[in-house]
Amino acid sequence: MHLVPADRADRRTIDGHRVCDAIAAIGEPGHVRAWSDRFSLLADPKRLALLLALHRTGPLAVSDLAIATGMNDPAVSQALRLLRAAGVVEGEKEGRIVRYRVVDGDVAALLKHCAADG
Amino acid sequence: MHLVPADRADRRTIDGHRVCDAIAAIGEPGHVRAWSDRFSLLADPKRLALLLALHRTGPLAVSDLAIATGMNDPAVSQALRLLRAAGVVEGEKEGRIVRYRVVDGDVAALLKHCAADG
DNA sequence: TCGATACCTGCCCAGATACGCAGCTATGCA
DNA sequence: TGCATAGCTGCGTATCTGGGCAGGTATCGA
Repeated sequence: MHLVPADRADRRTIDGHRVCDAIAAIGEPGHVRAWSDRFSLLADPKRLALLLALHRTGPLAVSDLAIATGMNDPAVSQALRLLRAAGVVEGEKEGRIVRYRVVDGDVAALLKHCAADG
Repeated sequence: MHLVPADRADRRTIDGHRVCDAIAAIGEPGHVRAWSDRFSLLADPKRLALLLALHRTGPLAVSDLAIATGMNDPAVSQALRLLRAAGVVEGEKEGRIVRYRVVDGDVAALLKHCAADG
């Protein structure tokens, strides 16, 4: 099990075999990146508040979200655009009203986890 | 149930009662902030890689972490300082070697969750 | 005692990001 | 047709943060 890439194979290790275990534990860079990106979306208090409201209350309109969170409309809209681009939420148009809801299962699980101890 | 704060009670709502539900769903601002801060720590690919390695492999030395992740020593040290200040990891000194491990239960649960589908 | 190693810290810079404002489009109602 | 509302977008700014470099401290081996 020599998982250490060639460009750093000459560096001295403390626990050689544990380094290989660690590399295996980290897994694919793309996978790690996907999760860190997901966590980034939850790392902002305003966005997290929006997602908690959507997750626990269900479909909500933009201006209602603005009132509930104390944000102004453009801020809510911009946050939802980010979340929509990431595939976390989806909006359903009904006349001039758009109601958003959480559609990403992984994020929903994280939100449930974070609401469990509240 | 009039949970809407006075400073925005005059704004028009789409679904009035749902706004109150949403405010209740969001919960205390401090609680939301605590979780967004926690997610921030996992939002960086390098830090997440370090935490995954520590969580799944166990105690690891700084230079071994540097080799496993491809980071240089100061970068690893600085990331660990951040995580240590947040109470996520702890280091145990053994001679001139310091081995770190994850000590925060909430973060460990998130890491397990994120390793489950990998 | 001398050198090498393991780790930490302080600085500066480039890149990313959230916020606020002004303005735009589209829908519904009178 | 005129007007108010719901939502979206672009721009400029202030702020934060990760990354690299140089240098410092402590421990181990010769």
